[in-house]
Amino acid sequence: MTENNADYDRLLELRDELQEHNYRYHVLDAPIITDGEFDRMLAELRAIESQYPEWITSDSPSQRAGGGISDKFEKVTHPAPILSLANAFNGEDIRAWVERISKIDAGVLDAEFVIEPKLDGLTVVLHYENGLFVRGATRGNGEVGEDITINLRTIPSLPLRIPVNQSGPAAPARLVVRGEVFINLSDFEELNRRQMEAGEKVYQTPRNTAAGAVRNLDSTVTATRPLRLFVYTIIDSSAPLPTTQIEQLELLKNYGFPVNPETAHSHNINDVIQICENWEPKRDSLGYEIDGLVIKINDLDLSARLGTVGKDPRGAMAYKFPAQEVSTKLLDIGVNVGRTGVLTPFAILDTVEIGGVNVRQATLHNFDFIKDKDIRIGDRVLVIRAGDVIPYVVGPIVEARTGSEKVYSPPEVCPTCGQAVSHIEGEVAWYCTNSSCPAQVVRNIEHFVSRGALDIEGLGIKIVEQLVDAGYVSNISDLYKLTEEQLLALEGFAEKKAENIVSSIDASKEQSLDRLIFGLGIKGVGEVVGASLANHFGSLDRLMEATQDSLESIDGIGPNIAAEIVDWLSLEANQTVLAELKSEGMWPVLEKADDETRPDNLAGMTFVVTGTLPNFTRSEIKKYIQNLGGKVTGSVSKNTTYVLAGENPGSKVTKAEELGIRVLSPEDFAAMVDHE
DNA sequence: GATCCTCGAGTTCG
DNA sequence: CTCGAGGATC
Repeated sequence: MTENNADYDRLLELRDELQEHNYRYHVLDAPIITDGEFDRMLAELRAIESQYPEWITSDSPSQRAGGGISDKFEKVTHPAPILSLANAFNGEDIRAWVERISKIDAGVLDAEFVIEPKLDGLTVVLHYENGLFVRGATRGNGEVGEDITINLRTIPSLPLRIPVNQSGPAAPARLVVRGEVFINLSDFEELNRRQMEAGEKVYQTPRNTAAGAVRNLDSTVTATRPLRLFVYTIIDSSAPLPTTQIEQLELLKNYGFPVNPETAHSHNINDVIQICENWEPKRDSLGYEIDGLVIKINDLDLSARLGTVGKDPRGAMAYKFPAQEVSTKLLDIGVNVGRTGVLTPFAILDTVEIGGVNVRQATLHNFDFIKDKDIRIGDRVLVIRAGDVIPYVVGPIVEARTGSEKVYSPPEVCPTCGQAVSHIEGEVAWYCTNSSCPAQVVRNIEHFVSRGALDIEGLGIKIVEQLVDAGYVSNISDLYKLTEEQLLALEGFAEKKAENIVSSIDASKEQSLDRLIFGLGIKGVGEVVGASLANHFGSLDRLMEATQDSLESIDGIGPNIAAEIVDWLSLEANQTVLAELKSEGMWPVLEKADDETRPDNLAGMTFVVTGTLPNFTRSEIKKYIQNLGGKVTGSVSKNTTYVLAGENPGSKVTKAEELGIRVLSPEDFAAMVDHE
């Protein structure tokens, strides 16, 4: 038995030493022995363990190699909900947040804030009982995650037992922490190099690779992935919790958890904003991907008192870096049918987060765009959020092709009505020419009721579709024949809603002639041309008598648009619609503007507006400038007099600076209007 | 005929 | 915001 005891003592010694060296190597990044020595010690431990399998414990360093294949992961209910965070995209958002919460609790006014990098990885929840790592789970839906304990055990920096060394504080009976699993960029490249050499598939992003590894059913595969961990929150503990986030991080570090050293803190909100805004250049030198920063109130009691809004705690905020290029997989290409019958292809993407929103779709503009860029289904494509709002596919990443991508061919029939599509020589667009194509009918009515046209409140896409499906409406004049009884028969309609819709349709009879002309949906006739037609003809009766020549004489209308208008008016179906509008009393005539009293402070000036203005919406400011005799256009050119720039202005400001055009702030503009 | 400008049309997510 | 295309201008 003495030999037996000696073996056991050696085993305990090896376990402790290996744990310490592992910690020094993977957490402190300061090894004191060589890899060879480590491997020899590990081999010795394994030898003893194979002789006495009953001595193997779950926290033995030998257990990091993985082993055992699961067929599924068990569900784990988290001890407390794993919360998400509200997003801020700029300094103003941060300021607004602090202002908001300081009204709830004045303690915020002199609170300290802690800033931590927000890793682009996977959230995990780790459970320790009497210092032993017993369970690890994915975030899941925030309430219930999946048990991935055997995979997490393979992560070298994850402590299997805390405290990792004797100098650490004693472990509480129960401790649950939250952390993030991720892969370093250099490790990721190295992994891909190995994969390529072995003729295996190459991974796309560190994040997706980490996600896949952590949920791999074979933990020996997980063990070969260079996963790392940072821990940042105690979710539950049987011991009293620290009172500040800084102390919490310190405690986690002392237990032996890997804790991100890149933190900052400040009492001054201006400094916090400065730190956030200055962080981006530093981003590339971190060695791992982050998608922003997390700002937390240091005082954890104060933070808890502030409570939550939905699933977002009020005491913390995610500061997201500005939109950037992201790559994702193009799963398929879909086709929309527009109001005019134009077929527009759009990308169906593997959902990807860009600038804080999940993007699933992006326009591909037209079929030539797909062909010119050689975009194939299955390609990895580069996606950016243009103007910070609309996702835009830049092009394929040709180097990432595997050979299984499929060249896309445009549809030969309309995806909605099945009729053959047509194409006009020299034009890019392909059309569905079936004027009773359901997609076109719906889109046309949508356009008619939209804000810029007749602005019929309560009628959205959904309800328009419902009305068309029910057979109540097949063109714009049918709207005026709708009755409350008809609407009540539809799903989701009660008296109030039916009443509101009928009355707002009725109210639209008071709308102006230019809006009605625009609403008709004649190709080439938008807001501007609609307004010039209204001004020129004064009524629909006179517009109906318009000829090619009389139309071409109007400024802004050439032979093409004139022909479109003449064609539209000559169609019998359209004549019927107009006749019905007239008999329903939807027949506005031009109200002569009172030129005498109209101010013209801004006469002769052309404005371009960009960004968000404090006191106006886009259409309000447009109207305001026009009422003062000014012109508003969409793009900056040398004809532009001023560019009016609000909050978060777009590229128009740069363009204006290039052309030497004066850029006005909202204050400049207000002063100018006041003065003149 | 070339070039610049403006307009129209379609567009994402929550 | 983007792109295409029509219109105006030289």
